[in-house]
Amino acid sequence: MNLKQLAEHLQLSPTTVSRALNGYPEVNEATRLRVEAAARAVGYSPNAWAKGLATGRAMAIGHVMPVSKSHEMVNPVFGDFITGASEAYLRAGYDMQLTLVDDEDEAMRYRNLRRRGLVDGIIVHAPLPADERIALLREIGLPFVVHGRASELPDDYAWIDMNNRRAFERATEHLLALGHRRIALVNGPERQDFALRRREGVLTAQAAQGIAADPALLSSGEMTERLGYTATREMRALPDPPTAIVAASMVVALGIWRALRDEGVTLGREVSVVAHDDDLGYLRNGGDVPVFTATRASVRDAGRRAAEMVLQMIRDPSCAPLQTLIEAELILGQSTGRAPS
Amino acid sequence: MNLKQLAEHLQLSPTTVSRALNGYPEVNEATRLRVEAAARAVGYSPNAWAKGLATGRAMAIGHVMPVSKSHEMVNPVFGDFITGASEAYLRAGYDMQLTLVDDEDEAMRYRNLRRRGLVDGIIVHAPLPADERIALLREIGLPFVVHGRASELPDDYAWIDMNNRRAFERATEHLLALGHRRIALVNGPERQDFALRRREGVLTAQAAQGIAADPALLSSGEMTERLGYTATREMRALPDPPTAIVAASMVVALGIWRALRDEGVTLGREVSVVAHDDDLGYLRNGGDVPVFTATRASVRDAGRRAAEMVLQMIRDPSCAPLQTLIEAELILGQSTGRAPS
DNA sequence: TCACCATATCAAAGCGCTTTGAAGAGGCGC
DNA sequence: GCGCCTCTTCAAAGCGCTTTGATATGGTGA
Repeated sequence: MNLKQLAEHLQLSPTTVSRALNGYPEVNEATRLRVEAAARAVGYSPNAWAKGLATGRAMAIGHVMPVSKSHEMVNPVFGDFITGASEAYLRAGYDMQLTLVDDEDEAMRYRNLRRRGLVDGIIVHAPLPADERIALLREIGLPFVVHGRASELPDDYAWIDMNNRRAFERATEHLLALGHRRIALVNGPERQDFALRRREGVLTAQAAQGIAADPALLSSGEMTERLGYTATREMRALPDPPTAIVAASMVVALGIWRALRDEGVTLGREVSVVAHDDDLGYLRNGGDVPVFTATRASVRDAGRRAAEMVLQMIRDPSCAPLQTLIEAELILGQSTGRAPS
Repeated sequence: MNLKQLAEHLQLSPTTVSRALNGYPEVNEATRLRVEAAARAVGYSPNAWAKGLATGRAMAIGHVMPVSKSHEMVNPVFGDFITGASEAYLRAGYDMQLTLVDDEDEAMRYRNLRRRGLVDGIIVHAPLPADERIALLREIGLPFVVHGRASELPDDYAWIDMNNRRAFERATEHLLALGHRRIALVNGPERQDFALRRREGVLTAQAAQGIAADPALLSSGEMTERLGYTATREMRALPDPPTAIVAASMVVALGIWRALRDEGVTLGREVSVVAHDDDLGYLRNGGDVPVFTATRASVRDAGRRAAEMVLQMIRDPSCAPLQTLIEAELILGQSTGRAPS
């Protein structure tokens, strides 16, 4: 059933029916009610393609996720992020369009998204420090919000980001306050911007106490359980092993824990661990006393807010780029304690 | 730049340009090359909305994910699944449309998806044993593939599923062969179909050896790390605790492991564990000798195949419902050993 | 009574593409 | 030179909606 048929059925013109359903003022209230009732009764919804063609609005937001052959891991955080985003879209009547692209043809895909008119806005995931997509998207002229930042670029685009540097600085400060002096970092992939910021945070806190960075205590890679495990094994085999480790994610922390366990070391006594906790649904680090001391920020919440930002920018295209910085909270758990003397 | 402008620029009619770009035979090869070159040069891609309206095809597949308030966890498997699916879509030129819905208005959303014409096919996630969506989608008349099955319904729809029952039966048989007699299951939520099948598999294997099910050894819930932990703590406190545990996922297995560590128990000696491993990117259970003995089946691969199935059904709507059963492999790791005597 | 205005409805154009049916351009045999 | 056929190209209609500008209707004040 299309608009024309519905109009005939109602003995009205398509114009009036369209206006009635879209809430225009120039239609009689009684007529509107009649139209709405009929639409509901016959189960009418407007054809999205026709509507998109006529209005030029897609009523959809694109999420573009780079998945290269070299780091083909799917971000475990992604599921939570889009769940949050979809809450916002649902409320606003927007759809969500997901595109996973190889790095190589990413530029082309963005251009296509625009030219084909499929989306009104874009959320950019996993930015690099000098991410080319930001210039590209600006040139393309589609509203976009970056989840994360590109540190090497001028700060004049819209983004939402957790304060990675500050969070990891605080985590390190906490360990320093407990007397630790050999503090390791098992970081995410350091071509990613967030990982660089985290590393900076750890180093800044140490430098403030006059502690020089030891490259042997800095590890990075895809944030898998295995990374945590192998990095910890290697570091603990050093002549002067770390007494504390900062972990880039809960999954990594689990690997660290496994390595320590293999060694017969107790978490929070011989070795302390602070993890970053994205508050994922399936890996909650909760309870009265969480297992891990952690810097926590909900990625789902970030998704919701990112979506709201992009919707806002679509509503008001002339507004300055929105920027949201989320502070992580530092929650104390069982995995940290005074440095062994 | 639209088709008309491109046609003018080429001194051709829109008809010819359209045909040239869409590979119709009735256009001169020289003309086609000229058109293609021009299209590339000016960066033309057809407007998706106009194309959709004209062809009636959306060139998009919808993934609908139920996210209720009661079990609001995002499936950690989802990310890998859609990564696999998007590989297939990319090749076929399809887009992916993601919808997360509350259980309540799910039916309405499916109907809308159809009426609005946004998608040509649907992938259904997380089916229940008597899932109403299957009848609904059939009535709606949109090609669909279920990831999983609805055991209580007639088996006449398209699905792709891992052989949950057989996998968990094999896992249990393995433990039985090692001499275990007290075998526990930490299962996923048993309103979900896959969880019921898994439980069946465990019970079948035990029954074949004349072992009756002990309700105290059957636990289920959202598949979190915490579930594994608490279930294990409780079971191990029983007068006659289990010597082996089958885990519904790697994340759950990590929780089980944590509980056993707390107890000072060594994995694979006092207590054996077999996990189901979805082969997720961030939780690889690999290496020469994996940590966990596991039933393994790649969920990413399932996503890719599900996508191919739905595309096939769109190509040939009259074909019988495709059904794909994936067998998990049983890989031996360090987490299983002979039952303590 | 008439002009005037606000209100409620409509006809028709247009969004950018595909596709049907028609027509122009050559090549061939007679 | 004519008719016929094949190979290319084209004009125009149509997909289902929104939106502009016009039209009918009834109420008001002069």
